[in-house]
Amino acid sequence: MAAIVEGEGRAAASRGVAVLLPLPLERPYDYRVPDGDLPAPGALVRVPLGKRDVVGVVWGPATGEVEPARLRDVIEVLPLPPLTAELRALVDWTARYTLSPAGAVLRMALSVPSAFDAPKVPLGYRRAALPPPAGMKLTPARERVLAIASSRAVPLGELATAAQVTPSVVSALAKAGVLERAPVASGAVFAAPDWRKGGVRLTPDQRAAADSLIANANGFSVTLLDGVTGSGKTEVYFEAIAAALAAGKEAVVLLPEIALTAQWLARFQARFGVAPAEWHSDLGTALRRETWRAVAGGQARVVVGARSALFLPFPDLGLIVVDEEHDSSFKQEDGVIYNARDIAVVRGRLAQIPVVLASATPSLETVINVERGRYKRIVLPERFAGAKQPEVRIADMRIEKLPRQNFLGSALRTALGENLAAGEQSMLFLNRRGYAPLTLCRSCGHRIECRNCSTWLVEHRLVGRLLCHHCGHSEGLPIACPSCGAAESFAACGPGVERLEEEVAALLPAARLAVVTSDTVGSPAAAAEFVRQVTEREIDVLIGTQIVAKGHHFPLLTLVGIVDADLGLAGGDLRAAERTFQVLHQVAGRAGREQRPGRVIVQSYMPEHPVIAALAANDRDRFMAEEAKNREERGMPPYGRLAALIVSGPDHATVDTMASALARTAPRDDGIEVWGPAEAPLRLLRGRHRRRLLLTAARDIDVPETMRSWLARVPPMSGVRVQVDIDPYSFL
DNA sequence: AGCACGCCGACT
DNA sequence: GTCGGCGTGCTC
Repeated sequence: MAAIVEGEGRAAASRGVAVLLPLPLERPYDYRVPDGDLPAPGALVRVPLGKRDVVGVVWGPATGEVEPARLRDVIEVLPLPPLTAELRALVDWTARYTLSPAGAVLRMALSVPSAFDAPKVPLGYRRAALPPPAGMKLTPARERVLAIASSRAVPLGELATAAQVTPSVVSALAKAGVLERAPVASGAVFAAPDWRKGGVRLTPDQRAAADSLIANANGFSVTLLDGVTGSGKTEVYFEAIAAALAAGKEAVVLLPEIALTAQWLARFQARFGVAPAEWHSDLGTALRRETWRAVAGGQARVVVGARSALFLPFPDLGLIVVDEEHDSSFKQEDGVIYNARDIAVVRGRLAQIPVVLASATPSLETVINVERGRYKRIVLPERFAGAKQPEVRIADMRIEKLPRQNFLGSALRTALGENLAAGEQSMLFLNRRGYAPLTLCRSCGHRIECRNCSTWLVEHRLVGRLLCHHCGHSEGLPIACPSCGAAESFAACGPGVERLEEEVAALLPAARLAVVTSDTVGSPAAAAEFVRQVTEREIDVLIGTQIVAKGHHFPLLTLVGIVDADLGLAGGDLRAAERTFQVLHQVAGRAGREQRPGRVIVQSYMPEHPVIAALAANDRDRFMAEEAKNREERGMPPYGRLAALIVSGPDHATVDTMASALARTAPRDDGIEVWGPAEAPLRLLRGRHRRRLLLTAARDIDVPETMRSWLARVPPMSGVRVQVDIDPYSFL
């Protein structure tokens, strides 16, 4: 590099680098490097942008697109490991595939704006070395503080709260010299997992499965780890993680819902002796920064996290696991719209490492990839510890003739009573938050709508408010109908989990109930507390939404009631049947693990529907085969490709104009069809009117490229946003 | 993403 | 007469 001593003009051009900034910019910007070696691609550099500084990543040599005279200088190269070529390629690939600006994708890899600020060391309080002065009064409040304060500094607020005193008590003690200020010690420790430790004994099946995973350790491969709930998938892929660690590499595990993974973490700890690093949205800035740096520095050897963990800067990633790979929460629906399961496979290919997709109910995409020979499959047939598959019974609700306000049929009522009498736990699944999905005025039929969205507000009695489940808007319950003025005229229609709780309470007054939804167990702490209550038999009946379906193992839970199995089947969603089957199967799997037999009662008004029939017959494969045939006939994924355009804006006329312009310029090539524009099912969302267009294409068509050239033909309009969703999951 | 520029309503 | 709302556009 020292050889770059050339003529004036050329030297200026060659003394630059292209820097990708974590901003929604399509391309990197050129910067000048005044002296020293040119930073290598991947290096993290601080550069000026406008009147501020930004940390970006060297993406390559200067492009020369901007005249050298306009270039500004790189301020510094940060003393951090560079992003690997593999991760940079992943950023470029994702940007191209999702039609997002490369900088927006880079932002996911850098992940926190302040990651590079000098970590400010907050001051806290700790016990001073000196003993308390003789004359000092030791009030009870002061004693509580001193009992808690140790040689480790703790933030003021934390100390005061823990001692149940006001901050002034703490400062007074500091003034007296009993406490002293000191930097708060970081809580985060990224201890190396001990892959030699070993955890539970694997069954012969599990051992064989683990061995085949380990046999794939070198090079790129995708393996579907296919096994029913309780078959020990987690323990099996732990062995693949151990193999990656043994080879000196890192591993990342993507899980759908980080909120409820206390049990997963415990299992990891049992196998590896330490907790893994966690990566999810509510980490907090400081921990986030530390975790990011620990990953970049290679200290965090195993990271478990939500989909965004996929973009972490591992120096030498050796394994990617996507657990519950079928879960639709891997699909990010805003910002950069991507499916973490699919991008995981791409990262695996770019890094030349194995990818493990685990599920009891694999997605059709994955199953077809196995059939096409692109993915391997390892099947784990048995439930471990001798537990049996639960017995599934369908309750035909058409012959029940339930009273209007009731939602539990006779079979379920009887079973709940029996279970309570036997001292066993039951779970009711109803995928509807709140009290009732619809609240309407008895005298005029008025329904209360969200002011920002074309949705009905849902009554939540626990908080005493009406909530919009799409934009978060909430308002108080009106006393009189805003339309006709009738007083106390609102009637709840249909069941929500809160209303179901009332029905169970009336049926079993002695039972201890818990409503489990994102409203009640939103935080990891609340989730952990809930798990503790169930485990310690403080709860007899749990009533929950989807959230109870996720990887929970409650030994005393022997009855699962699916209150409305038909709920997810309405509407024209491409994956409605598949998704309903997956969630119901998962919920059913909660019943009776270990030695106790489990029962599942599925309430349905259409027992002959393929989803319900497959559930009753426990015949996943036949259902998937039918679903595959169905999709193939319609040219739908995975047999064809889809992309959606969502046109939105505050003014519906402008939105319509743009949507029509897009329709007029739609591609007309062979193998491509464009549908729409149509009003989106969510016609209005957060104050924006929405129209959708859908493109279907044959499998050999480069859909991102098709979309790019399509959009290039339509000039942007002010006040209108056009979002591209490649491989859409949601059709709202 | 910031941050500035720029063009229309309620205030000292 | 100014302060300030956030729409639009740029940052190498």
